[in-house]
Amino acid sequence: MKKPKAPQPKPGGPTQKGQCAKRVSILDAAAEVFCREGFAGASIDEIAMEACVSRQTVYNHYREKETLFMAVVQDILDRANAALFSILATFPDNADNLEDDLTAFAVRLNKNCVCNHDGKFIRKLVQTEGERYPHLFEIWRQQGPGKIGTAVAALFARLSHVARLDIDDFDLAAKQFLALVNADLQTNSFFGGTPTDGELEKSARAAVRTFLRAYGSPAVRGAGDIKELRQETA
Amino acid sequence: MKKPKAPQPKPGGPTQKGQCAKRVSILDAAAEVFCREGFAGASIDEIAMEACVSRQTVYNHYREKETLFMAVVQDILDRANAALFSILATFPDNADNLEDDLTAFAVRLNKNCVCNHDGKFIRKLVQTEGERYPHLFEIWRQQGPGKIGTAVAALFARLSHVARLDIDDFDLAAKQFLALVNADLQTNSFFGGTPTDGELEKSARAAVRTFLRAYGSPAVRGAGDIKELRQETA
DNA sequence: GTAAAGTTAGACACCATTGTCTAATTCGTC
DNA sequence: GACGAATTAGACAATGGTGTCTAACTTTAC
Repeated sequence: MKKPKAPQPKPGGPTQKGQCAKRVSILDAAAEVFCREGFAGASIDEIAMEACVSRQTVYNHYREKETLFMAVVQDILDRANAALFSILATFPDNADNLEDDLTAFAVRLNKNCVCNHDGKFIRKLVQTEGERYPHLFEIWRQQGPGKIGTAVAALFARLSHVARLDIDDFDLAAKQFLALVNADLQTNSFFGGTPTDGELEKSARAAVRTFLRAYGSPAVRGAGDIKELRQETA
Repeated sequence: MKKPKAPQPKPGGPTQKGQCAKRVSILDAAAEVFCREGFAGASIDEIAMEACVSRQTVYNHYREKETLFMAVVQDILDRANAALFSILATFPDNADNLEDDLTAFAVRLNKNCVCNHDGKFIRKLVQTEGERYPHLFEIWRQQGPGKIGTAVAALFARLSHVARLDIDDFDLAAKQFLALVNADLQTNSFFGGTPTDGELEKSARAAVRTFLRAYGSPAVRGAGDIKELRQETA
């Protein structure tokens, strides 16, 4: 007598790559285990157990360990990419309040791309296994979060047309913006736990303020000694 | 007939923890292999081979794999710490040219702490094995590069007394400074290769310029629209 | 030279893992 | 209910790792 641990999938089986429940269950479990244990430390048995699936089923869907690993990477990259573009699409066309808009943008970026499950996973996997599979570096740059820099640079170029930013080098500004946005997280929460919403918001606002002090054109520079300078002027 | 692959050490043996040649040879090799393969993927045989030492000798010096791993971590941390303090000590007391001084500081920091062998190793090891050994997070924060933030904050506090910086929150400014300094490296060279001296210098200068545009007090803010503002004032 | 300590290659037991195979079972469709 | 495809548990050989042990060898100190 066998106990069915999970509802069985529709027939059609492992040959169709699409939306089989077991398939995604395996992918998710594999991501978890690969990320926790590294490629070498992850065992297929552990993955199968965590996916509530037999080892043979894992081998039915993914010929061998390496195939499974690559599928995990591609899956996470696809999701991360989708998240990135959905976030970029929601940036308001006419940014009335640049500080608030950028802050909200930074928070969403961190929450859904950088600090979330997928973001941490893909970064850790690339760092951990990149030396063994240099291919990972390439696809990370071309398909993965490596694209965020370019995307943000394009956003800044668009924004600068409405004359609220004073930027010479958009690529550099984008890199620095992203670096500032992650400044807090790197030293504090990146290695250990997950930052709370409050921490995300707070560190994003601090980053945006500093960014705007450096790059905001005078019209939107609200804070600090610039204001005083202006008052001196009057 | 046995072939001596390496000169034999002075007697006294593995019991004295100090400066035995085999000991450091093992430590170096272990660091390399652990970092390349991860804890699970690293094999003692491989480490022994790379250290030109027999497996038994490895076990003589370090009781088991985990002992060796921890010794590697501690060794790298010690070196990284020494490097950090030596760099901090060389910062000029009366910074005449803040931009140049900070740039040189940032370059040395990256070259000798963050982007060098040890810096990459310790970061990768903590990221890779931190989940298995949460202890690593702690010592990284307390003894390792986690201290850089505090140290730089103290440096800024000292500098601000000579009235060349306009900083509210020294810790935040330090984090942001470090983030800016690494902005380029993270997106470009961190995962793949090692940045050249030219890249280091260039990205450090760009970072310092942005930092000073945000945090420099008016007296040293040389660039951009601030100057224009001042001229408006005159 | 001798003794003591360290080092070495190799054998060894033990264990975990990969990937294959088989026979039994379950599920959805007809 | 019957069929086909997927799934399952378990056995299995092969491989490679850990950590121990031994006997021989090398080096330094005395």
